[in-house]
Amino acid sequence: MKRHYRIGEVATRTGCSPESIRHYEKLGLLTPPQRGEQGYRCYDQAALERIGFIRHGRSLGLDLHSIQELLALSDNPDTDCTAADDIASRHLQHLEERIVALQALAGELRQVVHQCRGGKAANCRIIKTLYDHQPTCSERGCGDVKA
Amino acid sequence: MKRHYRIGEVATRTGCSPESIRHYEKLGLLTPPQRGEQGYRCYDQAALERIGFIRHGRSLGLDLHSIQELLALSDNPDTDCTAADDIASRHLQHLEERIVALQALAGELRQVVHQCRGGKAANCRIIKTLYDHQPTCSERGCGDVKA
DNA sequence: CTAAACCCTGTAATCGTTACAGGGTCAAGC
DNA sequence: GCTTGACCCTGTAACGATTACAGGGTTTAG
Repeated sequence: MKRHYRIGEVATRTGCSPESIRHYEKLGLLTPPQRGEQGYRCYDQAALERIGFIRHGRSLGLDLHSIQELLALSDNPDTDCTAADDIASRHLQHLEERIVALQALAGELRQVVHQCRGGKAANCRIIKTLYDHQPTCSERGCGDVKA
Repeated sequence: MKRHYRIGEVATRTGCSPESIRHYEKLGLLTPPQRGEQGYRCYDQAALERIGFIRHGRSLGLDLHSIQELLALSDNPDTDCTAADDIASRHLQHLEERIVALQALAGELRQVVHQCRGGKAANCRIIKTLYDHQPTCSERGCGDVKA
């Protein structure tokens, strides 16, 4: 079992690019690791797990700020972890709202797709719909959705 | 019926901020409008409709590049509009994939939420799960999802 | 005559990641 | 020895769309 990993090996083991790892360090999610040999970053097992934690959080769609809060809780095991539940709950709710919004968008798109095959732009249903001045979705108050 | 609108009025009428309108102009989605009085931008009805087109596209989650392509089709009414259908279809497929991914994320989150009420961080189910080194979702190859 | 409400331009911030530029170090192969 | 390639370092800029400034000018209402 190896003790020390340079950033490239950490990258392949965690599926996290070296750039991202350095980025996390700059943001304070990772404490600067020891430097060995020629000033190369030298990570230990704990750092690997911490990066895994971050990647798992990211794969769940959490932003780095939330992950940082979760890591802070993890670093202080005596803390009340209600905050962790709040973060996860808030994010879950956010996801559910996004899903509903995206489904509305998809529904609206399905109504216009495949309606203009082979025609001229002048008669294109899609283009006409976009010029329509009140989109159904924003009537419902969906607003802009990153998609 | 008014003929000319300054950027602020266009903003309130279209729900598009003045900054965004100037941004669209810089990107070439809007042709630079005439300037009146003290060099203020002076929009006509056609420009209003064009901005409405862009906003509707954005509210559907289309990116500005796709919207620009759609506007180009609209500007050339004799063009074959298959490209419009392609853009809409591609985007719809993209949305559907995103929905599936987000649903997977939400499902994974639901399994950990409300599992640590009132406890200490040391025993927090959420934090423990994040340290778990193989998230179910990335096993399935979902990868990172903007959420 | 002054304060608020507009408008202008240009630049920088946001978020997370990637891609550079410009440099150093090391190992293998010729 | 000397080159090539694979690493590593730092710092900066790009991506996309929007927002927020700074620093300036004009008009209008009080």
